[in-house]
Formats: sequence, C-alpha cells, structure tokens
Amino acid sequence: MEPNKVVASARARVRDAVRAEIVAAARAQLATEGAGSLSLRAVARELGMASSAVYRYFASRDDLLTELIIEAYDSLGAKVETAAVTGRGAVEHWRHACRAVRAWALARPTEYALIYGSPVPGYEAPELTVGPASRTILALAGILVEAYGAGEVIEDPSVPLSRSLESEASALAELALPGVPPAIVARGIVAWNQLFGQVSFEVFGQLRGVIQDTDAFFDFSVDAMGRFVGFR
Amino acid sequence: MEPNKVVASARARVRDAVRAEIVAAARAQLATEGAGSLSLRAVARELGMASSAVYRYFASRDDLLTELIIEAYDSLGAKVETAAVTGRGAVEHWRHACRAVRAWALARPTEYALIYGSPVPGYEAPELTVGPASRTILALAGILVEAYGAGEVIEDPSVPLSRSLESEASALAELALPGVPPAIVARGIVAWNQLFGQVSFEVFGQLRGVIQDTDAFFDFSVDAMGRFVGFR
DNA sequence: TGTACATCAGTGAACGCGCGTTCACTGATGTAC
DNA sequence: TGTACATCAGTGAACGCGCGTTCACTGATGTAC
Repeated sequence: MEPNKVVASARARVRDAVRAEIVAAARAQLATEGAGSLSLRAVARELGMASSAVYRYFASRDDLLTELIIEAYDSLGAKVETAAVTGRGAVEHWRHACRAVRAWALARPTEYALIYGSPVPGYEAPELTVGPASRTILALAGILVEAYGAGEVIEDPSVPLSRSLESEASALAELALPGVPPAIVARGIVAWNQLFGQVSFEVFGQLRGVIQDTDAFFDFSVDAMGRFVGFR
Repeated sequence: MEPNKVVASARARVRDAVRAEIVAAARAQLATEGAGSLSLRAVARELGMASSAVYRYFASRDDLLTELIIEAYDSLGAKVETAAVTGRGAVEHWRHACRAVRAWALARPTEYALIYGSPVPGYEAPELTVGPASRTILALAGILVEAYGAGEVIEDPSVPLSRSLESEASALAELALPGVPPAIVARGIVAWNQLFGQVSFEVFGQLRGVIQDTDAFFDFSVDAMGRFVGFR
C-alpha cells in the first residue's frame, strides 16, 4: 500500500464529492429560479457553506453555469444516443429518439430551457460546450445515415432544393451524414427543427389551451415527420 | 372651443407620450439585457427621471413587462394578419405569413424571446395577454379555413389520427377552424410548431454551424410544410 | 515512527454595487366659481 | 377675467435586500525527511 497516494486520493475524492454537491444544488436552484438568476450565494447557503468557499471549486458564477450546461447537453445526448439504436429499423429508431428528447425535456424543463431556450443574457458559451452540444444532433444524423444505407429511406422529388441549399446539404452530408443525398439531408433538418419546436412549445407552455393530449399529439407529429423525411 | 377639455387632453397627451417613452426605453433595454433583468431604475435613468416617477405610469416592474409582452404580441399579430391575406391562394398566404413571423423575429429578437422563449422566472402572464397572444395563431388558422373552403387543401390519409387526437382536433376545428376536417387541423398544428421551431432555432443561434443560408432553408422548409399540410 | 513544514478547504468580514418600492415633498397645470 | 383650490407629475432620500468577488485568516490534512 502507498498510504500517501491513498490519503491523497481520499482528499481528491472528498473534493470531487463536494464539487458534485455544488453542481447538484445549483441544478436544484435552477429548477425554481431561472438561468439568469442562478446565485452563487444561494447555492452556498443551501449547502451551509460560506459563499467564498465555492470559489475553491469554480472560478466564477459563469464557470458554474458552464458546468451545468455541459452536464445538461451530455445528459440529453446520452439518452438520445441510446434511444437512437433502440428497436428495429429507422422508424423505430426515430420514434425512440424523439421520445427520449421529449421525456428528458419534460423531466428537466429548466435545464432544457438552459440549452434550447432563449440565450442567457451576458453569457457567452465557451468552446467547451460544443462537443457535448453536438451529441444529440449527431445521434439523430446517425439514424438517417443508417436508414439510408439500409435502403429504408425513399426520396420524394416534390419541393426541389435551391442550388445554394443543395450545396449546403451536400457539405453537411460530407461532414456528418456520409452517403445521404442532399434532398434527404434537408428534410432531416426540417424534421429536427420540428422535433425541437414541438418540445419547446410544450415545455414553454405554448400548447396550453391548444392541445390537451400532448402525448398523442407528439406521437402523431413524430410519425408524420418520419414519413416526411422518407422513412419506410 | 372648450378650453378645459382641450387643456385636460393636452395633459393627457403628455402623459401618453411619457408613457410611450418609458415603454420605448424599456424595449431598448430589453434588447441588450434579457427579460429577466429588465430594470425600472435603468429605464428611469435612461430617461433622466427619478426612478420613483415611473410609478406614476406603471404599478410595478411586472406591469411594465406585461405591457411589453402585449405590445410584442400585438405587433407580431398585426404583421401576420396582413401577411396572411397577401398574395393569391393558400400557398402564397402561408408563405407570406411564415416570412412575416421570421422577419419580425429577426428584427426584434429579444421581444421574440420574451413571448416565445423560455418563460421569465417568477413572472406569470396575466389574462390580459391572452387576446393579443392568439392573434397570430388565429391568422394562421384563417389561412387553413379559407383554403379548405376554396378546395385548395388535399387530404392525405397516411399517418392516421388516434381517437383522442381526432376528438381534440374536432374541438379545435369547432373553435377556430369551422369546417376543416380533423386530419388537416392536426397537420396544421404540426406545421405551426415547425414554423416556430425553425424561427426559434435561428433566433436563438442553434442553426449556427449547421445552416448558413438560412433564408433559402427557411423557404424550403415553409414550402415543404405547406405541401405537408395539403396546400395545392 | 515522529516531527517540521507545505498545502489547501473553508471562514467571515468587507468592498461596492444595483435593485424594487415607499414616502413626504414641491411646484406646475387644470378646475370651479 | 381673476382668484382660490384641487389635482397630479415628478423629486430625492431612504428602506432593506441580495448579489459577485476579494482577502487575510485558521486549522485540518497530507508530505518529506
């Protein structure tokens, strides 16, 4: 045994635990306040520690916010990655992935608002968040790639692409959807927007007074969008 | 002439003008700060008046916020109402209306965020806002009603409605879309969600790094959605 | 194994700040006779 | 038309509050010899 190492890592473990507690308390506070008014002092109070002690763990309020954003992206991304390979065939993958997005958003509405709602004023997301942020869209793109490879997507020539859109879609395909034709990529993006539009409308309360059975409507919408993209 | 009345209304006119100045300053501040941190004191400072003077015009900060929300809804609603009857036929009406929503949102992004973004924490929108809020969706519904009446909408039986959804759509049709069959109402709502989803994604910066030519993509998406609803 | 030293988590007071809202007031504008 | 009174927009000081961040400090934990 190397007592020094063991003891050192004990301290490190405590440190990690306290850090996690701070993040958890911040997340809890986020749920009742908004992202804009997340307060370091309130988090410290909640944990029974001096507000200055938090600075041993995060250099500033914005650093704490960044951590919350990264964890939110990662948490959603992980769910969608799993859902996107659950079930058989493109239609089921798409359905599961969409439901995963919605379920996550309804379970953690303020975190959803943090990453997909109005930008937090005065806060600029650092580069660090880009990776976690793209997990979800890449998982969705993966469904399309796989489906197209397996011949599960049918092209629909109505509504042609403009030249500029065609070249954009091709570029995107090269980047993240190898082999998928531009027309299908473009429709995929429309569906992606629809998905998040619908989830946002529900989470932000815009469907209130319009739709009651939001479960059923969501499923309808997802299936309709799946058909629209061309999944068979 | 009735001097009393005239003088009285002179005072009233000054009052209205000052009130409008306050709202304008608040709107300007909203554009640089977020909705959550709109500050009465900063507005007063901007106008060179004591912060307490603002209370002659608005009972509280939330009242001022409500006024901004109502004006935003009304402003967007008016644009969409006009656009929804511009051009000939359902396809053009739809196209104009969608473009009006996007143009308004891009011109006034913080006001868009105020009414379609994450809810402002701790603020509950009063009943007063319901009327202005529904102008936009009613204008969009009007397009569908008129189009259906003129035989410009084709039903598509793929993706059937569940029973619960069918009854919801019928209820909605009775309320705001007389004569339009449930299947088409449901698709209209999907398109409505898509529209705002896309606008939100663009305004909130989610398309950055995905789509460059957002004009072209928006038009593509609008046309695709028009076809999806059944416009011919 | 024991001791001297270094590290570092956490404290508590303080900084300077801006906020929403209240209140007693002043003085100009409008009203009644 | 002139005068006494009422209205009301705007002032400035004050209330109590919470915030992010800094700083000199204490004392426990870990390290080197």
